[in-house]
Amino acid sequence: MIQPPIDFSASSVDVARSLIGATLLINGVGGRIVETEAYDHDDPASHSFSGPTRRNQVMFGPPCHAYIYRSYGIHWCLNFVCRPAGHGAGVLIRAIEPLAGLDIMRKRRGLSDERLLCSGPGRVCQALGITHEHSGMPIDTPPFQLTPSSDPVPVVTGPRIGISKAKDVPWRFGLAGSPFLSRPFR
DNA sequence: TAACCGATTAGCT
DNA sequence: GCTAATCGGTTAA
Repeated sequence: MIQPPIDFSASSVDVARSLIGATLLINGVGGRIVETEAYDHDDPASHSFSGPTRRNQVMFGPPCHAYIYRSYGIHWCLNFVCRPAGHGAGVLIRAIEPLAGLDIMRKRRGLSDERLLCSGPGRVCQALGITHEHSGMPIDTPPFQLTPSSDPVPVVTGPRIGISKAKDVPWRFGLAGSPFLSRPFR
């Protein structure tokens, strides 16, 4: 089976699953997406749950755009907006398998261990050079480049990480057996 | 205007 | 496994 192009007007859960195995590059730096999480409008764990605000307004904009927020006052986290404009759904990119621009990523992260370059949402943004300045930009045009997987990939699911509400919903997706996950699936 | 707190990470035990 | 670091957004008054 060949995975179809990613349809960002689909639900965030469908998009999160179909993004596993896709290749994401920013200015030629990046790799294969191995871990994602889905967030939806009627989801208590989502930033969009309480309606549009200054921070989350991008989530209510057109699909296929980047929503980037600061986490714990320290890190940047990258999301892809889903569904028709105004819905408020997104997919968090949690981990990437580094494939392109390794030297640049090592320099940005101050590390040499490949497995620690992009294994976490904050690490992904640091390695790929993503900041709030990228928020609201379309992710299917430069400097972004998103390529769906041409081969089928085994996807595993589980509960989302680091949230206090809706902990039991299995909306975390990962590439089975990947050593680049932020945490293993059980 | 003040208080509260989080879709995390790195470093230490 | 546990915790400090760190600060803008959200909420309540």
